[in-house]
Amino acid sequence: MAASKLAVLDPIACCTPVRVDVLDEAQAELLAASFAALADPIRLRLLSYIAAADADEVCACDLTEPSGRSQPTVSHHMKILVDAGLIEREKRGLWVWYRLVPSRLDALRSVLG
Amino acid sequence: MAASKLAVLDPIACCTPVRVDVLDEAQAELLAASFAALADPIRLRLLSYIAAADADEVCACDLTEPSGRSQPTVSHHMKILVDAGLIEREKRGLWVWYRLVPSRLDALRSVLG
DNA sequence: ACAACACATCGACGTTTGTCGATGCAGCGA
DNA sequence: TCGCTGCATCGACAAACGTCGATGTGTTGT
Repeated sequence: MAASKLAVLDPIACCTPVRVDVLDEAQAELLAASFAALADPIRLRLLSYIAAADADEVCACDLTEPSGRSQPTVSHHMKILVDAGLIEREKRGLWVWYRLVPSRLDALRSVLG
Repeated sequence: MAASKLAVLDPIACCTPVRVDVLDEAQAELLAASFAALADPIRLRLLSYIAAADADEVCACDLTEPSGRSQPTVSHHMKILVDAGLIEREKRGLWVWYRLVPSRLDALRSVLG
């Protein structure tokens, strides 16, 4: 992967539904990277766990057990979600807190429309 | 992969946005398989090529050249899209025709909402 | 300063994926 | 019936991925 961070999609890829124009290679690459972040059941569950939480943020320490994976594996998956821009990471003291980035989910959704 | 065909998503996974409830393992598996079909730039371009076509269907013979991949590779990717239920396949004579399945794109879109 | 803790990174492993050349198979025309 | 054509399948290979134990890093409390 060329860029480890994918904070923002290309504006065009962001807002132009797949159904309208043929994607060029760069747009397709960016979008594919975003969808790849969603292409793992563990990551989808982590995402929905954060999304469904009462608070708008979840501590990393609460993700390991329900996911059924080891701590390094969860950390690995969270990094992928963060790099894809779907989730924000904030460290406060010893703990790390994760928040959704709704605009990114909206952007991906609009691509499918 | 257990099931080679994924014609229809679980109704629950289909219509319940990720943001509302925590996905169970089965739902996450199905959704991840769908997103995995979108997690490749070649497949995204094939999809958008069909979506952007004037007619509502496209001949397989018109997909090889613009994709820049070999005929077996394109066939491989199209099978993945068809198995994911995103595209329909119909053979007429020597040629194969592909059509979008808009309801499946809508379903995936609603999951992100 | 030191020990304890939460999380990230590393190294290694088996599995899955994308790719293509070679080959197989079905449908068409002569 | 026979050869041609369009697409699928096979076999092989390199690259990418998911996973975990071991280890590193930074922060807190004593």
